[in-house]
Amino acid sequence: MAIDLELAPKSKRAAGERCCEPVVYPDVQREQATRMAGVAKALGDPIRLQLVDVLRRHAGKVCVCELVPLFEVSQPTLSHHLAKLRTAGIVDSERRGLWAYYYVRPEALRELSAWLS
Amino acid sequence: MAIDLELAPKSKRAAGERCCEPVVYPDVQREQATRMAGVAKALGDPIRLQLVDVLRRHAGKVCVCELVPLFEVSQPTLSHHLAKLRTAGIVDSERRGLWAYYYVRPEALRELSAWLS
DNA sequence: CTATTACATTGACAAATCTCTCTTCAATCG
DNA sequence: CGATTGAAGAGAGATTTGTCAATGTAATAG
Repeated sequence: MAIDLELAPKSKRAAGERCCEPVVYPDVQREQATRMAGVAKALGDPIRLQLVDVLRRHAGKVCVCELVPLFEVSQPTLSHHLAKLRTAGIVDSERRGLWAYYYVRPEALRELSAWLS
Repeated sequence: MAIDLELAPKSKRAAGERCCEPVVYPDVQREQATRMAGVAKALGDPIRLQLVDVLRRHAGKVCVCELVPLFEVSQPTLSHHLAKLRTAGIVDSERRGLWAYYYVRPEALRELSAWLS
């Protein structure tokens, strides 16, 4: 998966020569890398990672008001983190009356997970 | 893995009552979350993710001079990204003469990978 | 209708990021 | 030695991020 090119390990430099010849950049995989990096970036904050963890381990949907007391940040800050996860496609939410229930979209993590393992 | 607490889905609000009672925060898993978030954050850039991809798929060690032409950024910028990956523990490097060879430390990705799958 | 409650949005600000150019360092060649 | 080369470091600038207080919005209770 991802980039595909030959990179021969260097052993010796010929006198006066450049170390490496330019290599073609396989633009094909850039999209995929950008997509996965986006997911990784969204997970790149302890609070957001724990949010995803809680939501995943609860399989069902979890009310925001139950998430807020788990973290030592204000409610708007948590809302901001949830929005970030939503933008990244990792979670989605559903409003029921006053409450907003969040849940993980497992397929969003699949590509990164597969690449990592 | 990670956070451990009960979160009962809410269905109705009792008059005049708060939505949720405070819940104990299991500080135990914070370290782990921080660790994994650190790794995810380091992977949260398309260039760095592709760097890791190239290095992983080459199993061996890859010279920086072979990496630079793969990306449309300057050599110091790439060096900065490699340093970031090194700080996160994802890669390590080895100097041989003029060249610096980078390689992935697979164990650094293991925890996050396991959590994701 | 009015008050309250759950959640999101806005605006602000410090800190971190990503990128560059310029410079430095270390190793090799001649 | 002096010149050259691969790679890292030091600023600097623009953008993004994480956080909060204050406000806005929609729904429910009374």
